Amino acid sequence: MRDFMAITKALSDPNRVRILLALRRKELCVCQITEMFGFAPSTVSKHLSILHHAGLILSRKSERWVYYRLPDKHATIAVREALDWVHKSLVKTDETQADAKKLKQILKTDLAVICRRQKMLN
Amino acid sequence: MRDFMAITKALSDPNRVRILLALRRKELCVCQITEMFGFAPSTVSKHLSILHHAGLILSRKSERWVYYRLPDKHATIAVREALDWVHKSLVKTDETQADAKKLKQILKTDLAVICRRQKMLN
DNA sequence: CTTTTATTTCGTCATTTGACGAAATAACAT
DNA sequence: ATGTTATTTCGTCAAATGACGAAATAAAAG
Repeated sequence: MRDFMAITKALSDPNRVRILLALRRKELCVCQITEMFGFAPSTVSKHLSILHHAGLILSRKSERWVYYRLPDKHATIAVREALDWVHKSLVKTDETQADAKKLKQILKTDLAVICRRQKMLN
Repeated sequence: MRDFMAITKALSDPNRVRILLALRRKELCVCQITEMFGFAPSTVSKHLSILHHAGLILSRKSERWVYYRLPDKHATIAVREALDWVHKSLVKTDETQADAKKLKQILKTDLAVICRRQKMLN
């Protein structure tokens, strides 16, 4: 029950759901997600930690960045079914399409450039 | 997205999830659920209205009582998958078993008696 | 070794949530 | 018609949530 509620609570915020959908194609680092949503990095980091704590995403560190991705076969059944459910319910929606489009633009830009740009805004 | 978030928000409270599990065998009226959880009737009613608004339960009125039940085939795919997921993830847990046991006791008692008993507590 | 950089943690604040009791509602029983 | 009864709605309150910026952390770059 504990684990299950961690998942439902994680899914109860629309921005976290959008993050999950954004990760379905490719792993992303924090600054890419930050760029995508326009939130403060600390806000995005918190969302990611909630998703991670629920087992809905995995992380790895490489060079200067922390990358988050969807889990593979090793995930719990509950987690896998949750992710399938999210995916199936929302892939076709306009909002998801729009996010995918925006993400495509972001992926064209070099990571270092994105991070530098964000630094500028402070 | 709207509809989907209504579902995930409904599922983000453990007591609402417990209500869904309690309904899997048999429809229940508000006072039976109230008896089961020990909450104020108004609290239970609010939970039920959130579940209902998300499409996760249906209601019907008969005699003096309002009965809530799980939806049939007519429900959205998202709703059906959500309910399957909840069921599959939690049926076997101790907490669900304990709730089922308590519910069994409540179902032995006549509805009118349960309601009268609750009236006494005020 | 020091500086820079990406991310996380912490404290704060406004908003939402979940609980309650009191009052309103709507339908049945008398 | 009137009173009773089960449920819902409303207002209130404490606790949880989601946003932010500032400060801490940890690792790469210089």
